[in-house]
Amino acid sequence: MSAISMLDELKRHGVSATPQRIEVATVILERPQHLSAEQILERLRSKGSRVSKATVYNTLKLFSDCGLVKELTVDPNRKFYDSTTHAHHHFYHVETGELSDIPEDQVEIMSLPPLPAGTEQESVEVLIRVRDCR
Amino acid sequence: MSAISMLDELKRHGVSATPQRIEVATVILERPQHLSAEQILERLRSKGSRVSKATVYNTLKLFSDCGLVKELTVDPNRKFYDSTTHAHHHFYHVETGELSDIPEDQVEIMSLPPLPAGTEQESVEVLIRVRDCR
DNA sequence: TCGCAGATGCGAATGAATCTCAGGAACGCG
DNA sequence: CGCGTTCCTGAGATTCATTCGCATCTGCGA
Repeated sequence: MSAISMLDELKRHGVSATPQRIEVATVILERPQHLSAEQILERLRSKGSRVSKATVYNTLKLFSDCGLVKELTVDPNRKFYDSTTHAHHHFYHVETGELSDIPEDQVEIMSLPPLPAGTEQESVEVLIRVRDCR
Repeated sequence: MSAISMLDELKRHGVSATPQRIEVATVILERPQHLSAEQILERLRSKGSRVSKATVYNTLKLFSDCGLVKELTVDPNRKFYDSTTHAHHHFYHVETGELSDIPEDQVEIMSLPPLPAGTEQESVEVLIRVRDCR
């Protein structure tokens, strides 16, 4: 994704564009992926950017609030930010901590249970934990 | 579950029984439920127990290592410990943070995707996020 | 009774995430 | 072009859950 389309993308979500936001967006939206705030910061730094850690966190929070990225709670130790925002499923490698997407059409859930009274469904997510074969 | 059977339960999992461990086990294994370490500590305190916070954490870690309880990573802010250890599914109320079980027979997953090369499946978990109806 | 292994509990350390706040840049308006 | 308002940034401090380090304690076997 180019810097230009990145700018449109930000606007489309009602986020005013700033250099730092564009930099963060470029890293995370570059391609479908799952990154922690720390990893994003590293990549920015290795690209020569000098954004502060706080700005990275603030920006990611902002992005996830307005639907640009999705927060994932899978690893007990940190959040991941997913550039694929529609509901989809994941493999989680318990040994390496790696996360990968499951192609949408490869999981079919047949029956869903009735929701607790007075609630509506927000999302359904399937997590498949895997480990290396022994 | 009585204190006696609790003791057996600990032994069965290769955990030597100590008063504190029995107290923690009594709270969490009492019935199927999801509690955070903090909630467990509260309950112990309100029962007049004087175990330290560190011991509660250490004990829960020990229990989950040996399969007595299951750690759940659902809420970004804390872990939950589940007294139901076999793989099963959950509702997560995003507003209240409440977790509840989905009866096993009410979700049917039809097709599972091929696992990444060289890996084997450890578990499949479905999480349904719900919120109050508007 | 002695000694040891294992358990306990306190405080300090860790690490992710958030908050504070002051300095700056961008923008609209006259 | 100048001014004030508003919003953004980033360094450090803070919070909060969790874990670690370590000195102390306990119970059991010899």
